[in-house]
Amino acid sequence: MAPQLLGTELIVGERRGRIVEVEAYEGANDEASHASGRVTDRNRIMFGPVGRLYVYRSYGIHWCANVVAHPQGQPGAVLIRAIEPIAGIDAMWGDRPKAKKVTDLGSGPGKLCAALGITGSDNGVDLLSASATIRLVRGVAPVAETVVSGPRVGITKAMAKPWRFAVAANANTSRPRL
DNA sequence: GACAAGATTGACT
DNA sequence: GTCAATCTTGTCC
Repeated sequence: MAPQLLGTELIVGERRGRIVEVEAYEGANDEASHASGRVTDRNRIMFGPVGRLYVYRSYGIHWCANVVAHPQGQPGAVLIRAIEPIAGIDAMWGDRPKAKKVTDLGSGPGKLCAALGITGSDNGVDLLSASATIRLVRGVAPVAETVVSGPRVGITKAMAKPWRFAVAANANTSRPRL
């Protein structure tokens, strides 16, 4: 499901971005996942229905967004690591004045949340509902582009799983490049 | 109730 | 390349 998410678009009000990099996180057999243990206050969204937004605070500073990918009761989510800005770019600059280039606006999990205006208060939103403030819609699938996979970033457990997927040669992906 | 660690980023050398 | 900022969560006493 993670690689299939590449190319889909995330829409928040006027802002729109194309997902170009993701990472998959599973449940009990994935030590690096927030849902590797039992249900807690934080990870309960990961155990819920597919298509919900799971937002968590990273390093006490940033927000990171995930899309729940497994049926209710089976934890699993896909972390959105990078987006390619498509619309509402002026608004994104407003929330990320430090970005030097357009490709810096969403080239990282914490960055894209800031650029799109996603915060902890959006945790649990149904991304597939037409009336939701944050939506996920079908976009341009990376057919002609190469999808590459590799080890996930920033984790200290389960390093062997090559569950990071990105659109190769896309300038908006995060570092280190695959 | 206390404490260690973290799915990161940006500034500085 | 190195390093600090910053605070929530989960685990242990």
